[in-house]
Amino acid sequence: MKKKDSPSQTLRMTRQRRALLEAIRQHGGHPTADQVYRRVRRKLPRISLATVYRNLEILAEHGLVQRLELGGSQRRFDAELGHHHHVRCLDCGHTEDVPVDLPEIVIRKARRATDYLITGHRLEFVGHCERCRTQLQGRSKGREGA
Amino acid sequence: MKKKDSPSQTLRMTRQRRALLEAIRQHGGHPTADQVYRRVRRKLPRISLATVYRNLEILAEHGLVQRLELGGSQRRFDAELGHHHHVRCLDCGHTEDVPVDLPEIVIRKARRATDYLITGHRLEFVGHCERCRTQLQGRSKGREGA
DNA sequence: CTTTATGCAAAGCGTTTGCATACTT
DNA sequence: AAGTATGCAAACGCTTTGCATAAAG
Repeated sequence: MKKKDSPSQTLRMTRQRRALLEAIRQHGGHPTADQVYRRVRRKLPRISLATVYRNLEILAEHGLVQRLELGGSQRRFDAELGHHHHVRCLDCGHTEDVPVDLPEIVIRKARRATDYLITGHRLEFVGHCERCRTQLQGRSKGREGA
Repeated sequence: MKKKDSPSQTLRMTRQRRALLEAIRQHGGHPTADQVYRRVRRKLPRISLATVYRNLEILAEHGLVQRLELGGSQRRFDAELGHHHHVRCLDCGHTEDVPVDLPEIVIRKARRATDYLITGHRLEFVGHCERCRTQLQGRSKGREGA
């Protein structure tokens, strides 16, 4: 279900990879591949979406970006490398960091409760962002800026 | 990003819906739409996959099954209605319940930390299941029974 | 009899892949 | 020069939709 190949030794620093890294850092949030694509096209208008997908994957394998597994239908990436958790808006899909940690005791309890070898966890809050609560009271759907 | 329509008042109990409910209950775990499809076909061989998707959605809206938002590329469902958390195997994708709760204090902390209106959360542990750890030591990939 | 659900096939969406060419090292 | 990475277009896997027919209330 997941790639296990080790990162190939040397990562060629191509123009597109540099630009991708810059784009994802500039974005600052949790962009989807498509959002990264749109942003990187400002610098490299001829870059292909396939290159974006391939390289986000590769940059993640090399630990230069983080691949997030959040709810919703699109994969997201993050320039921030540390382990952290998120809130996602059920209306517009916008996602932000939440500075909370899962207490060690919960992790210990989980380990005790299953025969899985637990290697990580993901905590995601869901709800409604400020913008959707006020601006779009109840009705209609929001959009998300790149 | 998500449907907000309220469940229509009356749910027609068609043969296929009854069978779907039975199939998902028999499965007992966290089947994907396709797994439900394969199982329900034992009883109704002519049922269409579209019907499965449509009705899992509808049954979820009516609160008869739970739609899970776990990692991985496929949506999963659950006959178990209560709020609970999961472990997922990174090798074979198999998912089980984990009887732990997120302490209230973490939720309160999250509420304080963001301006989202938090309405729920999802905690997913990841790791390696017993079967993949022993049987398939390191190499190769597992499969998942329906 | 009216309304909603079904099956089928086609479309949709995000992501991946094959291949000839261009670029890095 | 040797070996990758790129762009393009086509394929993919999962999910959704349009439509004529069938079934439920």
